[in-house]
Amino acid sequence: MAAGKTAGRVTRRRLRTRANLLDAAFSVFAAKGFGHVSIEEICEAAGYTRGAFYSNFAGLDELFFALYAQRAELIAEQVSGALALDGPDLDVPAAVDRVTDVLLLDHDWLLVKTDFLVHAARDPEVARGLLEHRARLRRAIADRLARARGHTELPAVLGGVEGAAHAVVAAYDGVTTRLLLDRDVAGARAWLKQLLTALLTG
Amino acid sequence: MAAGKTAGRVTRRRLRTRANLLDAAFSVFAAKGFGHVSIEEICEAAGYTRGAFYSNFAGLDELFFALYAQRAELIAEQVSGALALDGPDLDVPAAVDRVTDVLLLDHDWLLVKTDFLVHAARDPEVARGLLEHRARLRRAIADRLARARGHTELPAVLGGVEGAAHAVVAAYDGVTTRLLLDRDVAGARAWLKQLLTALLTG
DNA sequence: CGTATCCGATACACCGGTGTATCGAACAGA
DNA sequence: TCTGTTCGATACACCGGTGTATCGGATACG
Repeated sequence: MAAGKTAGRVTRRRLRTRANLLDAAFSVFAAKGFGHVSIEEICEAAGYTRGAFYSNFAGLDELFFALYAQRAELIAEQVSGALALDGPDLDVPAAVDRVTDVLLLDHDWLLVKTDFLVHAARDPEVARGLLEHRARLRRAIADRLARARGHTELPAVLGGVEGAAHAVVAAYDGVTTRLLLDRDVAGARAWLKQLLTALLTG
Repeated sequence: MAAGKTAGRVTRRRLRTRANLLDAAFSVFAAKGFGHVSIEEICEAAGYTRGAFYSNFAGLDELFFALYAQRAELIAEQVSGALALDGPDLDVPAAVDRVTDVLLLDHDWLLVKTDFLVHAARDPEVARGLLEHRARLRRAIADRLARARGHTELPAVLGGVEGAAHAVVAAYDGVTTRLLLDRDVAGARAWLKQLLTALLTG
């Protein structure tokens, strides 16, 4: 049993090993890609044996899911933080700067994220979860835009704040693909900034 | 030896098996994803044994690459065709219609394509090839836009036809991601059309 | 400190896929 | 039809990873 949370002792060591396994898994997944990674590899990278692994996770899928959830939550918080910084009126270029800095920082994260996307695309259950997560992000953007309405004009073609938020996410997805291939972080960031400001200040 | 082309007899049967293997591989890859697929699975799906496989391909990677090249070439031709249909002046909505119909037709293809992207993102050699392919597509779009300049105005914010072509590709990538998750082909197509026409007719 | 509990290392049995070597059957060409 | 070549099926040896059961050392808590 791995998920057997019988509410026993809280145990400190366990948390460390779990965290270590997750960290190691991140590196290994980023380097080789989910599907080309064995449990043993992760354990070796983390400095444990399979015994530790099976004591913490039911299998590769569960670990991968946990890993994604952890990191995605982190990113979401950072984005929310970056969006919250302004006052009631929105300084679009500045906000775009901050958000793109958060979103396009780590190439490894893009790799893992895309791996997870591919995984989700084949499992409706996982897809649902991912869609919800994306909806939350989109809503955060839409809310921020709505809060700034009146101060800043939005191009009408996109169809309101909801449409604009959709477009922002799509732009992010698009630039992710490009960045995965050419690894030109600076270029991607500049381009995304330009596109987003163009989109939002029409 | 698999790639041993000693320019021997042309052999007809071989071509059939090779094609059958590729077709079967497409289905299997789409269903399970590269990295969760064994050579045996593909052979079984195609109705052959591993002997046939190793006689035609050196390994999974080579087959996957060949498969991608085959299908990507097909798509590229279709897109070029769709772009060529208009006369010298460009009917943007109609062209967008035709292109999106080609690009967002097959969900399985999106899956395989994204698998390949993830693969390329970890192998600079493969990435180079994929970037070239995308550059060719982008250039086709840019040329088409340039050919229509004067008849149709482009928004200046994107930075000329090159910038506009970049934006079109990014929009396609973005909508691909979304479509992978929600599988709403009609919605995705409509949304892409709207976005593209908005982008290109500013 | 003592001890009950938890955690993770070790050992074991097992399986599925890999790649190669061989050989009979299918095929193209005369 | 006959023949030399090619293709792909079969058989074999092998390996790496999996999952489980067990046990000794670590850890929290009184």
